[in-house]
Amino acid sequence: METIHELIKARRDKLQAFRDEGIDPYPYNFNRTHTVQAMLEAFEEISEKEQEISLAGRLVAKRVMGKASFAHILDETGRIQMYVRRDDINTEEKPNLYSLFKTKIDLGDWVGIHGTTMVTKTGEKTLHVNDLTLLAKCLRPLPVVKEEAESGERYHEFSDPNERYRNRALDLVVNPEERDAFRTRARIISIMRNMLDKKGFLEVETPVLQPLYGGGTARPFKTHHHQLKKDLYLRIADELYLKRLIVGGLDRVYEISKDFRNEGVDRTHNPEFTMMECYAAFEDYTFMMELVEDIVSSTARELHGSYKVNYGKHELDFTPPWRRVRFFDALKEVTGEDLIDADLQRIRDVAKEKKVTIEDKALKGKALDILFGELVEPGFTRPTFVYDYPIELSPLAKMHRDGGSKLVERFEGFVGGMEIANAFTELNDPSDQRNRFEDQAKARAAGDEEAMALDEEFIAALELGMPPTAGLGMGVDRLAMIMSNRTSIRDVILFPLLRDREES
RNA sequence: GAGGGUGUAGCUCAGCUGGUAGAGCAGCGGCCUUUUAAGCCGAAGGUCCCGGGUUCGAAUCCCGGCACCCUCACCA
Repeated sequence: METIHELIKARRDKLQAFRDEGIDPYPYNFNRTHTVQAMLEAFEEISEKEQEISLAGRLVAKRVMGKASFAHILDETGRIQMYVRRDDINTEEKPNLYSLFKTKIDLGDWVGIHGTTMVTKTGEKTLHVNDLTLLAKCLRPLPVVKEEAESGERYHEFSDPNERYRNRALDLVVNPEERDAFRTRARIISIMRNMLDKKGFLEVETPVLQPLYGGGTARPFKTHHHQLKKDLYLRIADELYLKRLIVGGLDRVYEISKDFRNEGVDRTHNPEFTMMECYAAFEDYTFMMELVEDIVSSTARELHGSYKVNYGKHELDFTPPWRRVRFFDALKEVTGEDLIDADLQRIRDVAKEKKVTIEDKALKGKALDILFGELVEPGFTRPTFVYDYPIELSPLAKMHRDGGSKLVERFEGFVGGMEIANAFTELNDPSDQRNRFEDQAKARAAGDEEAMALDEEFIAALELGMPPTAGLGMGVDRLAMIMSNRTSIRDVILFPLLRDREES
């Protein structure tokens, strides 16, 4: 009898009860004078003047004691207690208001309240209500979270992650601390944007729908334009378009945008995710290393007041300069072997010795990548730059100025075991770029499905001449995870991609 | 992808070696004009994730599936 449908029906009946009283349960506006935070900050002054103020929020606790009640409302800035007495709020115009409050207002309803301040005998700042307005009815039962005033210990939490991610609106109502991750995320983007603007970068927008995807190694999403009868891809990176702008003479550009990769979903990967990419003419990768340090450490300081940030069990210290280690030096530390001149067979031997399996079809670049990912990357909890990568792994990066033909000027930034930045001195020699694309074609022929496709139009743009340029990509979601101390990317993406709900 | 765990009322969970389903909160009725996890009394509320199997009998045991979580791997 008392199923979810019954609970909803009971609330609909209460909604009707307001209409029967001639009260519109969905009014058009409400004149709020204070947020909860503003009220608490000005509490002394409001109390002294016996000023009447108005608050609005969602009812999150209700304790009826006959002819008087206590309740709490929650607005965007916090929770506040309200005190309602029958003899205070019933008037000639609204003779039944207290009874409506007592029996027809439910947890979850939006209410506007009007009254004066008071302090209860336990010392809690409270609004002594003399008028109350229903602003919108909550027609579905709300999971009730109870919190002990002293200890802050919580009971009966709405904590099933699956339900939380599927019903984010409810999650944000019931678990208001989850809002903080999104505030942090917004702050990060704002800080990033301010810094780039100040440094003379121009914010631009490049196509999401692309005839040929590129700039990264990943499987794309494919779609179709009907009028043009043309297959299109959702971008996996912004890189090749942003470089065209450098060719065009926009010396410093950046874009903060969604990229889409048709790959695995786990706690650090969502198929659509937010990337910041920026390019600076006349600079090289050392410039970008400092820019990453600058952006991330400033973010830490502005959000946490310190370069030291707690992330899970670790304290991450973002004080510049970060640890820097060359790719092959990092490998050497773990394997005891300098593999910089090694051929594929020697790399395989070392892998075998370290019990790392490398599939038979892998070429040298892939083999190094697996070895590095297996043995070295897990150790990068504290902020670390790995730099000077093998050429096979980086088809868009410029050959190292003194590394012979084996290395490129590239670095990746790792924090908390995650890659958060990837940058290089950009390859701007069109014929070298063509060779690299051809090597990618060989890797693809050898079975590497993620190898890049040859983009003739991009090479044509390079042939117009691209000045020396540094480029950077930063994972905004992962930075948000670190700065908000969340271990799942789903906690910093409002509506993460989920499997279909099970039908039953 | 591999291993482990979980799935029972709107929410959080209990339910032993198989005997036919329980608590708290929310909701409903009643009492209560300074409570705060308010309290007290009363009555309700179930596709025990889904599908098979074993059994006289399955929430419980077995098999298969689905979802989520954790660890590891992969995917910059």
